Amino acid sequence: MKILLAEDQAMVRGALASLLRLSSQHELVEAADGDAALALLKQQSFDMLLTDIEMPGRSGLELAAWLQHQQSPTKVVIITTFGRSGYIRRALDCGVSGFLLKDAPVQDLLAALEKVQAGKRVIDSELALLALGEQDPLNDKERRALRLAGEGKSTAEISQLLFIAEGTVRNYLSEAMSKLNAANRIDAARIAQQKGWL
Amino acid sequence: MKILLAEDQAMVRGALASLLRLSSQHELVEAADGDAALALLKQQSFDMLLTDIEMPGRSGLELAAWLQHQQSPTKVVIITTFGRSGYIRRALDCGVSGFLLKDAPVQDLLAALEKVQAGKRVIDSELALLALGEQDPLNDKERRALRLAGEGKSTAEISQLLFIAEGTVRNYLSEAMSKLNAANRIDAARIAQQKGWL
DNA sequence: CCCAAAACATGACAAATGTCATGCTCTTCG
DNA sequence: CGAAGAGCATGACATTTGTCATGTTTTGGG
Repeated sequence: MKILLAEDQAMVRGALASLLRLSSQHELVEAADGDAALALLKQQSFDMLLTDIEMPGRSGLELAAWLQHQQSPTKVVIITTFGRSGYIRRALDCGVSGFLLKDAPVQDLLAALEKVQAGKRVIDSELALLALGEQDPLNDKERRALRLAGEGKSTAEISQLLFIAEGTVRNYLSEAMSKLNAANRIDAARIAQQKGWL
Repeated sequence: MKILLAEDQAMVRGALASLLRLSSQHELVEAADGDAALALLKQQSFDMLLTDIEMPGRSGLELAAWLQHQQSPTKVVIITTFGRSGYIRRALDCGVSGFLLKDAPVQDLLAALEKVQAGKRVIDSELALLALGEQDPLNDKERRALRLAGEGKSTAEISQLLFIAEGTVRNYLSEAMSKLNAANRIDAARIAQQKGWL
């Protein structure tokens, strides 16, 4: 099996590559960021893409979406950091075959690769529970306002960008804050981003 | 040589361990968090501690400080994520022998271990430049106020905790914001934390 | 010792933020 | 149809926040 490993932190990537080369006889190619991975995906065909979500250039989710759009048979397995459980829904929408935490032991990774290869889907149970437990409570307007607020934009700027009154902006942000149990708009933005809801 | 590897993300830890076991003949022990690492350090003697900074329980810097305080001969090598360059000064104060980025290739890690074993100090050059370029502009009072603000505490709460007037708290935070080019207190807290200045 | 500079501290003020009561439109269900 | 309710939008209001001018204490030279 031919696997593409996309992960930006060189040390982590190198270590994982070494591990995978050691414990399996698959062919392994490495990519240092999302764009490099995409280029490789266009160029060659892989049986599996093993990718981080947060990378410079394209995110792992974008890669998965692209593959899905291409109707590529390449299976996608996402590895991500704990706490970004909000990504899981979007990942499933992109048709990924696996979703694992970097907190899981390496055996889980190896086992997951086996299962995915056999056509199964593997979702880390801890993560699945979290994802079911909390889902994105924000509506579209709130999300857009919150995203801008998170970028440091003021109420006035946001109101202009969204073509609504300042009061309305404050209203949306207030809603979002209350839904996210945040102390203020920026706190709310941070929480939402951390969950992958922005 | 007997090495203790402290890193909380199991997958990363497992992969690094596998790599190190493969590429060297050193004895390697793993710890899943700062507290476990400390317990092992108390119990056995190691030639080297290879540790992440941000971990549950004790941080890698705390481990380094403890070893320094014990006048232990154990060498410390820190591996950390890019962007937390602010940690480097504190790390040097704790007498660490090496400071590497997870962005560096694994060869760098192996090379660094060699050098440190030979008694040298290894600081990632990229990181060293960054650290020299920007140093923590916050003074102690500002840092303490900012830390509390980052936890979502209000001005009133902070003023009580620090035994100063609310106006003074706002003053410190305002100073910090201006020094960090932040739009508001929470933004400032985020920036400082990201640089490792909190 | 004495002065100047730095660090520390304060409250007045203006601006920004968050809350709330209210009104409007559109769907949906009896 | 008509009532109920969800979603969207607004501005008045009180609170919180950030800025600034100012005063006090500490520190380090001369």
